[in-house]
Amino acid sequence: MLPAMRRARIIELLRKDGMASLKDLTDALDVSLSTLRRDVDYLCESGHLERTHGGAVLNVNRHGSFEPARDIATALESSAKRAIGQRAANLIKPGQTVIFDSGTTTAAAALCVRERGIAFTAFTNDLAIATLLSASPAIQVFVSGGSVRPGSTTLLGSGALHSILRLHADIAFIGTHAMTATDLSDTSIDLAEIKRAFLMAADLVVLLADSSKIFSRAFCSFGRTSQIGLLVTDTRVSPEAEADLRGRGLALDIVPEVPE
Amino acid sequence: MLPAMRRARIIELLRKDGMASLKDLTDALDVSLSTLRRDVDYLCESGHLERTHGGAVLNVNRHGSFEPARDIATALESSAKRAIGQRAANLIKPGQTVIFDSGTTTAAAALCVRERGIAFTAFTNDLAIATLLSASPAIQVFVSGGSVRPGSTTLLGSGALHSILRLHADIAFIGTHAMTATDLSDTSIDLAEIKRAFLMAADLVVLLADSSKIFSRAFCSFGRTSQIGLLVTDTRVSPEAEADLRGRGLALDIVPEVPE
DNA sequence: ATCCATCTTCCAAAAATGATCAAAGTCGTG
DNA sequence: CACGACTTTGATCATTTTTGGAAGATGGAT
Repeated sequence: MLPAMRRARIIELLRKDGMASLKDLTDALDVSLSTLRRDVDYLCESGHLERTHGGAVLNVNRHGSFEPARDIATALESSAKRAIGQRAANLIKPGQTVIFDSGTTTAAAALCVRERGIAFTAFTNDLAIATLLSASPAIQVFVSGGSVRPGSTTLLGSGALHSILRLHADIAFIGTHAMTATDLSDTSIDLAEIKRAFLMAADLVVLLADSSKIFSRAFCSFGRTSQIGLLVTDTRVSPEAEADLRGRGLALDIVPEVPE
Repeated sequence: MLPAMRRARIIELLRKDGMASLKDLTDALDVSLSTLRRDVDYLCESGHLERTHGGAVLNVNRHGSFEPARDIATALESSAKRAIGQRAANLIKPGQTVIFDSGTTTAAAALCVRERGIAFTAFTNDLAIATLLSASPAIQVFVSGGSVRPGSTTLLGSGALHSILRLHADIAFIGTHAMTATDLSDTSIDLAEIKRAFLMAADLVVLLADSSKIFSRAFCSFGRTSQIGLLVTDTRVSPEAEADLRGRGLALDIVPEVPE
């Protein structure tokens, strides 16, 4: 296994609970303790996580750091996200108004929609999504104002919130850091505030969440699964989780990972 | 098999998981390790991917997600714009609030300020400027809302205008499409509306205009040269134009083009 | 204080790398 | 078609990087 891949997996494993012991990680990754220790040190140096005695915790403050380590960011742009994005993109009909929440999965969706070439109106609080959507002349892009979250491309704050509150859209694509059977949660209050507003602003709320997000919790709750019209996720979601969510009446769309 | 074809296949294989080891690639492509290594080096040079020990990861920027740096990169090819930007950047003092109008010259200024590393607050209606400024943790970036002008990274419309009207800044860096001895003008009514608001919102208005803009006219007037506190331009401005502008009491800062 | 898990430091084996070189292939020219 | 100039390929080898383990130091519990 590639060192870069291993480090990406470490981050992914940490996202699950926010922390993990080195023992857990060696079991999961099947490498020696020394190697793992070095990886964790490296990720710590680069600011992705912090050490504790016996383990590591994810650094929540840096959702994206100053110069996000390219290799890791790329690894997480997995085929799962692309597949989810593709499915989401196909939900949009010409002429509709669509909200794109900030995030990498929603950005994947935006990229896929742009490639479909259909004409519609987009609203987003993510500079990266706005930029990539604006490259298509068929798409009218609106951007929430607000302050840029340091190290990321997300717009937050009262400026953003006010522009959203006046909004009404056909579809909202929402990303999340974590979800349980009942709750959606993310890492900061400001983020949660915006997402909460998005949930209210659209007829159909589509949650885009790869399976690593499912059945974990983050600091700040921003909504309930009952507010979700459709959850698009990948095939690695556990059967129990799937049954549980379906049992609660949630519509699931589980997309296979297409290697493009 | 053609080298070009082989390289295309490499990219394709990388898309699957975002990364792959050289071993995987030789197995899949049936070429020697040396050749593959050279291919990967080549693709790395050309920016399609990045190397890690034992393998390669796909460069997500090339994947088309977004790169607002492109316009700015071309802007900086002009040594005049770079010099103007540098001079503008030096006007900012730590802690000030600064408006960056949309445009490539103002973007050059933003890039120079970021490299100075000082802490200040920025407001802009340009997605590219917002993105590049937000990469610095010292800079607090506010973005006007609004709709994206098709084919550019400029935010326009009532959303943008309203957020600007509530604003007050120490300095505003304004770009222009054209200027005469008395008038500033640009190509669209929407653009002019925004610039007009910027002119009112700052204590000191600094016009950044390379010499090609001086003494020409565009469709829509947005202000008068008397509203300008300082004009930063390059040495190719004609002596008559310079004398005329100085005669009207306009402060000029003519910067030599520093070749890099 | 004592014990045990964890951490650091070091070392040798294994893997990957960059450089070099001969063989094979490609191209343009007469 | 034959020739030389040039590029591409595959193999080898010394060097660097990474890995896994061992020995000793450190830190946190009881």
